Amino acid sequence: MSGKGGSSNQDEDMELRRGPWTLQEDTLLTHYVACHGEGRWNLLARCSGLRRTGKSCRLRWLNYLKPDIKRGNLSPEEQLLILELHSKWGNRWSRIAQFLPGRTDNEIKNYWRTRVQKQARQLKIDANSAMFRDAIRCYWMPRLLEKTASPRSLQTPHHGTATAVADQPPQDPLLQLLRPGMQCQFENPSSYELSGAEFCRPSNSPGLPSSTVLPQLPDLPEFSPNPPNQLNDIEFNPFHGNSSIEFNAYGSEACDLASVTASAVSYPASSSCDANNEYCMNKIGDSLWSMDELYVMLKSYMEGVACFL
DNA sequence: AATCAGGACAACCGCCACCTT
DNA sequence: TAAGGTGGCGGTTGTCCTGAT
Repeated sequence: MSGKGGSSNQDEDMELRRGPWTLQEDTLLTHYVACHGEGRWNLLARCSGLRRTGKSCRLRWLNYLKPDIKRGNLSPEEQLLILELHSKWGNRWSRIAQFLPGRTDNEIKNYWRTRVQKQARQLKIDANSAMFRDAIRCYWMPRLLEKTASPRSLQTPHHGTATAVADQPPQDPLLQLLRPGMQCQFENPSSYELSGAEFCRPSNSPGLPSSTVLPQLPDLPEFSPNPPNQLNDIEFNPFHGNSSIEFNAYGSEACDLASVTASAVSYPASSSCDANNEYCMNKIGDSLWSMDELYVMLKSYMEGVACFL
C-alpha cells in the first residue's frame, strides 16, 4: 500500500497528522473559520495549511472549538432531556443534540455510554430493553426532577419566585418536554442556529428571531403503569461516581426552574441529601415517589412552569 | 511514591445520503 | 442518469486523568 517513491498525493497523505490537536492547529483552524466561515471542510483542510483531513477539521470545530460549545457536566435538566429523547428516538445523537444547545452529539453519546449504559450493565439489563427504559422512566427521571428542584432553590421565598423568574426567558428545552408543543425562547438566540430539523414557529413571539425556535419536541410517551418491580432489590444510583453533578455551571446558574417548581411541588420528606449535598445510595423504591405521586408532581411542575410563559 | 483500573472524553473510521457535474 | 465528491452520523478506539491500592 505504501511503497517507496509514491506520488505527491501519497506523500501528502503520509504527512497527514492524527491524534490530539495542538494549540497552533486550533488557532489556525479558528482563524480560518472566522475568515471564511464553516463548511467546505476539505477545501479548508487544503488551504489552511493544516495537515488534517477535512473530516478531522470539521469534527474539531464542531465538537470543541465552536464558540457556543457548553463546557462542564450535564445538568439534571439536560440529563432528563437526553433520557427522554433517547427513549423516543434511540441513538439519534445528532437529533437529540439539537434540543440541547451548546451540547454536541459526541458529548451526548459519551454521556450515554459512560453513565447510562454503565447503569444498565450494573443492573444486568440490556440498555435498549423495555425494562431498562421503564427503570429510567420510573426511577431515574424522578431523581433528576428531584435534583432539578435543589434544596438551595427551595429556600427561595414563594411569593417572589414567579416574578423573579418571569423577568428571564426560560432557557431550557426541558420546558418543551414538560409541556409538549410549548415553544421555548433563549437568551442568546444567535448561538442556536439549528438546521436539518423540522422547525416550528411560535404562534405569538413578537420580536423573536426565527433562529430562536427549536424543533418541535415529540409527544411525551406514556409512563409505564408497571414499574419494573424485579429491580426492587437492586441498587440503582445514577449519580454514583459523578459527585460534581450537583454543582455544574449550567444547572446552578443558567436554570431557575427549580425555584418555579418549589412553589408548586411538595417533596417527600425522604428525599434527602447528606452533609455534602450528595444524594445517598438508595434501594430502588426507597425514598421515591409512587407513580401517582410522580404524575401529580409532573402536573404541578408544568403548572408552575406555565406561570411565566 | 508507584502502579493499576476505571472513567471521561476527544478523535478516528466506515457507511450513507445528498449534491454537483 | 451515473459517478464522484462532500459532509453528516453513529460506532468504536485511543488517550489522558483521577482515585484506589
